Amino acid sequence: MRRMTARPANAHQARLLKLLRDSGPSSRAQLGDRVDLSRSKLAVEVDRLLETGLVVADGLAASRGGRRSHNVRLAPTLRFLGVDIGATSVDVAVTNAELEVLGHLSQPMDVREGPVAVFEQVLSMAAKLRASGLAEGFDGAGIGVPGPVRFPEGVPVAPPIMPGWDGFPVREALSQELGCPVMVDNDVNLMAMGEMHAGVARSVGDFLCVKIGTGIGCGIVVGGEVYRGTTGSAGDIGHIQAVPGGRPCACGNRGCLEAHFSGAALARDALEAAEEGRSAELASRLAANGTLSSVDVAAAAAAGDATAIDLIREGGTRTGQVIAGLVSFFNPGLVVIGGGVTGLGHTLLAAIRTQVYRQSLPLATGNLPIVLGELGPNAGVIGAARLISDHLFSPA
Amino acid sequence: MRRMTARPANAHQARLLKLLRDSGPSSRAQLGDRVDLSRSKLAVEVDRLLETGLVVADGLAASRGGRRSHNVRLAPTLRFLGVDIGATSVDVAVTNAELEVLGHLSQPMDVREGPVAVFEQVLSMAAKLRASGLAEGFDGAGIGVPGPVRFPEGVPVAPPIMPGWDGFPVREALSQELGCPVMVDNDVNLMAMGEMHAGVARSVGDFLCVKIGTGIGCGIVVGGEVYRGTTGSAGDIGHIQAVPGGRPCACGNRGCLEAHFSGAALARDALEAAEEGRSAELASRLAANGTLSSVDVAAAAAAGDATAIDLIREGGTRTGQVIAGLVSFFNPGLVVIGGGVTGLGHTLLAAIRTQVYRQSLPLATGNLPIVLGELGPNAGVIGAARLISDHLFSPA
DNA sequence: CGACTTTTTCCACTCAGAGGACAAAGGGGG
DNA sequence: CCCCCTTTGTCCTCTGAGTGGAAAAAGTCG
Repeated sequence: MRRMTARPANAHQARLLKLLRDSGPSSRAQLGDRVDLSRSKLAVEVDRLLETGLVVADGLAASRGGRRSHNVRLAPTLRFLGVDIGATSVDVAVTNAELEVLGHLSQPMDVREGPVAVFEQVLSMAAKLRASGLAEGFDGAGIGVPGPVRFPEGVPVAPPIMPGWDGFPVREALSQELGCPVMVDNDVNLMAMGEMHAGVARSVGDFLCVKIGTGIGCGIVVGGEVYRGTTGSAGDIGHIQAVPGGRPCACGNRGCLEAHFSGAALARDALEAAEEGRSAELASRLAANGTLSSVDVAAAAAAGDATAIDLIREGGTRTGQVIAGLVSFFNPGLVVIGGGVTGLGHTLLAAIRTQVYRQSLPLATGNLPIVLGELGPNAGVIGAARLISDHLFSPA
Repeated sequence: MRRMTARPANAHQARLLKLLRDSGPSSRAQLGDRVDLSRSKLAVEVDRLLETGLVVADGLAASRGGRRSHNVRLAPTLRFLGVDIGATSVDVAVTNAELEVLGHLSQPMDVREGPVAVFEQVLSMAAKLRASGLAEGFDGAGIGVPGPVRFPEGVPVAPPIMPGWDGFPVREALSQELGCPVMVDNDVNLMAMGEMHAGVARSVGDFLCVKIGTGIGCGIVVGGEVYRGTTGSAGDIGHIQAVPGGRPCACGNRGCLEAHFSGAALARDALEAAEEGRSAELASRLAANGTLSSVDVAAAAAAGDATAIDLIREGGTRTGQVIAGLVSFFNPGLVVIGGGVTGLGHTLLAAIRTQVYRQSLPLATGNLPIVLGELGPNAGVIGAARLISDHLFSPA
């Protein structure tokens, strides 16, 4: 099947496509209420979009007291692929044009196996989703990778945790394989876009999205747009110094936030506590699984284990210290906490909040919500779909 | 004399005015090279600007090998007032429409005397400048204040070092007194705008501008635009924790950067060193003046005083620690250091650089210049003039 | 002085878009 | 069930922004 070939011809059409994406099927009248165009002009542009096939008629709308209007919607056959490559897992999802997740596959995988192995996996997952009848093909794909990306070219640069990826032409290679346009970004930025599109950050212009997974990163949104920095490494807060003279970090410095709190650090601390006999709960979980992860710490904490709770609290405090600095600097309207450790839940959140509200000035914290992301593992893939749809729904 | 009443009628005219402001007198042909408009359209818009009086003819341009062209320039009678209110001084300058400083007055003054006293002083300085023949009146004024500002309304909010200013309607009051449009912003943001307009940050899209004066603040520029944050307090880095459990700060916390290094902290440290007999140089300066300031420390350091140099180095290291975090987070293309302590010069700069290059990751620091501002005390007033000219040279 | 450039003006033509008139379609009261 | 009102959709004309070509104006250079 031929996939989406058309692109909006002008800014008006782009605007309309994004409206239909974000608000779902709408009547021309509803569209007219939002786009400040004359009815005639609007009709012309909608007709043109219908001609391209990007938009199709969708029955009658409910009456608003007068003549009933005919709805239009984005082509129901459009499919986007959202790919979220984490340090230890790969998530792949299919969405429709409204970015609703139709199917989602997740697979543990070490990103250090290199781009070739990872993309083989991604392609087979995509094929499985297609085979299950969710999609006949993909009109575009967004890819998130756990490291800095030179955004215009879609190429990872100097990624610390993924050697072998440096300079790999992700965008081009996948575009070739999938036969559709592809955009690549940092996974944290995509999480931020996901939460902005469909999560807690709807309607917030400037916010931070802190993702605590294997490492720690921060998505920065300024005026509704992701800010990526001069070399694409903005938001790389894992190596900000949290504890002067603290633990040695893989980066060569001491006291980096990531060395003191992250999925990896937490697992290590839990292991140590279990082995030293400081926590019966963790020790029994270690005996059962042969290994410990942040999930075990979460479970132990939920079961009331004091050591586990302390580990989370201390980590939250460290994280809160760093976030407090960022809040003073950036003065966001919202801070979202997400990533693998959201399972640690409110213990973590409380520790972070306490520290931020204590350390930052009232003017910056006065009306500052600090909340958990609400999309969980979907945030990344929704953000990825959003990334490519933003691209495709822009004038060529 | 009637002042500038006209405003550009559309985006094209605004664009042209800004080009003339930034590039000086130009021929229509030169303008055409930069604005992607047809010759006819360009001629029409220039003619309209000439009619409004915002732009005037300015003789013949040098020939480029054919018919000589007639230059146009911004009206030479246009005058902007740039006001930079610091914690301990007030600077007022007049500029022409190209934002060249025609006259500059500086006066020590404690901002804590309150808005009424300060503006009395500002108005008398403005009157003096006018009386000296530099201006017949002002077409607009930009005001910088040392604290957070609710930008759209031009009102200081919760300023820590200037009690009595909270909520004072600076914009409205001064607009009334001066009889011209007024815009108000944080002094640090204006310094950043100044360096962007005429200083080291020309042609850099994303950069940080750290101002170390009585306090410490940071201007944030994203894509050529100042970022002010949700409540106008972005860049307030003076109260980021630099030394866990360090010195008590006026804000109620401990270890704030400002408590360890700033004009005020440096003066206090110098005084202590002098009184404890750790520095003969500083002691003699104290005896001579009865007081010490950062200027004395700079002089002592220049004279080779080890204690003074140590004070500067230590302060630079603290500042560098905080900046290193900001660099990791923001990934700027440039860091500008400015403010009263630039007199400390390269000793300070070297300490900051060392710390930042050591602590931030190579991808962020790889091509990151860290430099002193080049406009000195003019940065603030030029930025202020730029602020109001940006406003006036935008469609109404 | 004549050939070639560059700058500026003039003019006809295109096209996006606004906005009014009118037709179509539905709701609700008498 | 009819009539009036409201909302929606279509058609048509008018305006004004903007383009691009032609030609005039004003130089340079050999």
